[in-house]
Parts: sequence; C-alpha cells; structure tokens
Amino acid sequence: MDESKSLNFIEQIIEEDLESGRHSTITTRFPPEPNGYLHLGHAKSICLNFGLAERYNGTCNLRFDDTNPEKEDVEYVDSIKEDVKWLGFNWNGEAHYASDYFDQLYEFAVELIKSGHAYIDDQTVDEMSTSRGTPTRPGKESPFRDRSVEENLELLEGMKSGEFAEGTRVLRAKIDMASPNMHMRDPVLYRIKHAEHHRTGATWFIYPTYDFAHGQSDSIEKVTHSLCTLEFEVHRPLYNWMIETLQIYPSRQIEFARLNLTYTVLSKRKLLQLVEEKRVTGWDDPRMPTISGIRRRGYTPNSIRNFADKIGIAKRDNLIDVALLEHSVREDLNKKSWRKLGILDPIKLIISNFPEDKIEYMQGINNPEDESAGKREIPFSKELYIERSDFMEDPPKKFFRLGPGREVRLKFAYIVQCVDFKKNSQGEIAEVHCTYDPATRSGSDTTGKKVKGTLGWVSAEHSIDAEIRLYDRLFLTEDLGAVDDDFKNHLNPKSLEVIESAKVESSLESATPGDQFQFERQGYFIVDNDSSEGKLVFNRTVSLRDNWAKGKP
RNA sequence: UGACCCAUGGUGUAACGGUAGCACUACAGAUUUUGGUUCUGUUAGUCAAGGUUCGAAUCCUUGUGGGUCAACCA
Repeated sequence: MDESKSLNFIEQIIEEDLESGRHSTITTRFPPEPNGYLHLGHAKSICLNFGLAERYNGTCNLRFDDTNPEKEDVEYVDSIKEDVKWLGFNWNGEAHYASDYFDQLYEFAVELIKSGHAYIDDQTVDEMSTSRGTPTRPGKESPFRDRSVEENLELLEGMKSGEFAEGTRVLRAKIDMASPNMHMRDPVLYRIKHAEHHRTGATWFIYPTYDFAHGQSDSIEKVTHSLCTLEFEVHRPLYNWMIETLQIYPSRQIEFARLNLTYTVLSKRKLLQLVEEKRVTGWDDPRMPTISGIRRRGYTPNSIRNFADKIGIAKRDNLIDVALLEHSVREDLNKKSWRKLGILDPIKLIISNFPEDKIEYMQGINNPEDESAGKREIPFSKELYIERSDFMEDPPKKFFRLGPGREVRLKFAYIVQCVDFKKNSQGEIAEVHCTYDPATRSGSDTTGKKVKGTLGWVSAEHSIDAEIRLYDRLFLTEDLGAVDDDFKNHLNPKSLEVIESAKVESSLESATPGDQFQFERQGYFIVDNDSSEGKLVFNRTVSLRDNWAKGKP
C-alpha cells in the first residue's frame, strides 16, 4: 500500500532482519516507568513501537519499568494504559512489569556472582563516585572487588532478606574500571531499598537498577528490537555485555532522537513542577503537552498519529515546529467536525426592517467537507449577536466586514447593510443597526449580489450562553532547551483567556463533554468536562488559520 | 579535555555512488456564502577543506559545529 514511502533507519534494520531470516517476526515494546503522565514525547515512542509491530505483523508489549518503588504508583499505571488505548493501540496480551521478573532477575544476579562477574561493594555513595573517575580519567577498583563467591552470595542473600540498611552495600557488575565508557565501570546492579512497591508490596528489600532490569526484561520477553532514545546509546555496550555474559536471548537496542517541540517542555520533571507549583490546573490541563492534556484540549488520536508519522524517526537532534502539530489537528478536524455558529465577543446587530416577532429558520450546512453530515435549522430573528471584531466604525479598505454603509452576508441568511450604530457610555460599540434585503435569502438569492464578507451570527433570543476557554502556547520562548535560566521564567502569562459569556447557537444545547465542533471562522472547540447542566464549557483546540490577522501590523 | 553519536532549504524528513524529492512554515495567485478548506505557483538546502571515482549529500581523511556520558533515576 505505502510501498512508495521511504523507510526510516529502524524500518530498514527490521526489513534486513526479516529478509536475512534473523527474525521471522518482530517484537517491540513500550516501556514507561509509571512515575508520571505520558506526554507527546512518549506518543512518538508509542507510535513507533506499536506502529512497527502493526506494519510488520509483529507484536508490541506494554511493559512498566517499575524498579524504583519510591517514585512509582498505580495512578500512573492506570493513566498510561488509558493513554495508550486512547491513541488506538493494543498491547500484546496483558501488560507486563519489570517487577514480574524480580525472581528471575535475582537468579541472574546469583549467576553473575557465581561466574565471577559481580560482587558486593560496601563503599559509600561518595566513595564509589570518586573511585569511578571521570570521563577523562579512569576509575579505581573497589577494595571489595575480589571478595569470594561465597561471601558475595551470602551478602546478596542478606541484602535480599533485609539484613542491611539502605545505602550500606550494592551489587556491582565486575567489568572494567578503566573503560572510557562510564557505564562499564562496574555499574550498580542492585541497591537496598526498604520500600513498599506498588505491586510487590514489602516482599523485596533490594531492587534492580535500570541497567540490570531493562535489557533482561527485553530478553525475557524475546523483544527483537528494543527502541529507546539517544541518551541510552552509551548503555548499549552494557546491554550487550549482559546478554553475552548471561547468555540470554539477544534483543537488540536501537536508539533514535527524542522529540523536541517549539514553545513546549517535554520532560516529566519539568511538567511535574508545573503541576506541583500550580502553574497549570493539573496533568490534564489543556495547555499541557501530556496525552491527557492534549486529549482534553481536543486533539484527536488520529491527529497525533499523523503527526508522529510526519516528524519521522532519525538520530539527529531536532526541534519540531509546533505548527506541524497544529496543522495535524486542523487537517483531521476539518474533515470531521460539524460547523456551528458561535460568537465569542458579542455585540447586538438589529435589523430594523425585519418584522418584530418573526422567526425564520435558516438551513445550516453541517460540514461542507462531508455532504452526508446534512443540514440543520438555525433560528433567525430581528435581534442577533455578531462578533465585536466584525464591525469597525472607521474600517480600512481591506476590511471585508461591517462598517457604516457596508454590506455583508450573514452566513446561511441574508445580506445586510449597516445603516447606523450606537455606543455605550464607555465609547464602545453597543449596537449595530442594519437593513436586510429579503431577496438575498441564502439558497434563493435572486439578486446576484456579491459581497466580500460573510459573518457569523446567532439569534439573540435563541442563542445560549457558554463559557469558552481560549488557550495559547504555554511558553513564549521557541527553544526552551536552549535557555539557561529557569524555564518557568518563560511561561506565557496569557496562555489562558476565559470568556464567560459567549453566545452559541441553540442546537448546541444537547452537546455533551467530548463533542467537538468548529465555530465558523473561529476555530475548533471541544466541550469540556467542567460543563454542567445548563452551562456549557468549551475549550478551543486550535484556531482556524487566519490570513487576515496575519496581514495586520 | 576522553569516549561515543550526529550534521541536507526557516523547520522536519527522503535520496543507499548516477536528475537533491516530500511535508510544514512563509509569500503570491485562483476558487470559495468560513479572510477556513481546496488548487496553482514562488523563495529557499547537501557544515568546511582535501582525497577516492567517469560521477560524491552518499565512501575516506582532517577540521568545524551540535549532542550524550561521571544517580544506589529511568
């Protein structure tokens, strides 16, 4: 189908492996630590791992890398599962956990000791840190490095049964303290933690480190291609050392560049700060780049998957323009959303020659991109609301909207001409007075009249009030990776503007949370969960492209 | 001041020794009862210098620039 599409470097590796017969099928995995909410960076990885499995008829596991109990929680496990499902992916079988393998991992540790490849080190954290050396200077071997197998086994057993206090000793691999790769200088394999684990409870007093758990878990699950981000590149020699030394299934680690987005932070640590310091309302604040945030904002699974597709996979560092993300939602929503009329900042428009009590029903096209969406009836009357920005007392030539004497079409309705306007005591426009031409009714216009502008409107009497939350980018700085002061200094103070009483068309009365619409000429909106009986709350997902606003100074 | 990784328009990403293509952005035009959509077009790129070759974005060397690594985090 997409034969013509060029392959990224990982797909090339996979196809080679398939062709050479090295693998007959592939297994990938998405391995989050359940210590926070997933964000767009994870979405890239999810789409990669699950997408590859789909494409090559393989399988993709969901595996929680839960080796650090203090930071982890089931709350995160649940949200991660929900987010993966929301993106439309199904993991193979049940979710897996590194903690499922704690017994096996312990056996591996015993094995390493027996073969002389691991030892218990009693040095303090500081001692170990100094003896590890620096990237430019080799480290020194620990004085405990040559303990006997028996003693090591005994001590490990002691660590396991909780005999020793936290921090008193660790299990280390015996590799090479002079290696130019810091990760090969006798890395820590097990540390003592007398902590409650969200799944294994209090059964363990020792927990494996990432380096001892991750690769082995891949191997246990017979993961063929273990994809991770570039910063793990230096761990690969260790990953392979474990496979060779333990003689276990040879999963292959392949690294790709993580996602960076303009005007966005994608780091669990920083996002956590925003939540904890209440700079946002929570992990699912619609301004957050978390999956739960963008979902609430109105981004669709489809738009995220398309986005992931467009940004590609490579090894070079990148900074993706957030405009590409916005393009992806607009593309998706344009095809699917039903159009509605909604006025964010209303002013009255009164049609002086329209009968006082008359109500006419206009035919509204639900979606010009999809004829099967059909039409709806929209009540039209003498008093309407239009957008404040659609009228100017003294408009420039290129302004295609209303001004004294000017004519515009009211969408799906009549052409009106402005004959007068009134201001309030603050000097703001309060009312615009027009006359309409009955012969210009939409669909049966006999005049052949052409106007430059078409305006949205709602009937004053029939429209319903709504709260609309307009979101803008959370940060003002394009490349937040390049700032050296506190990233929070770059927060956009106007990232949220709440409009308390917008006027929207009456057909929205039955809208429920999660429903998505386009307000014509405005943007895409989703009904928020904060909506209650009689009070709709909309989140603006993204505005429409606006070539007029762009041209203005 | 060591090891490893990376370098293609403004931003991403292809081209696998043989015409540098695609998407986004920007700009211009056409269509339009959304200043939306759609369509057409324009600007714009191989980090540098050497080398190999009939031919180099691609291979080699050197340089330059960027990134990663010194948690009992992942």
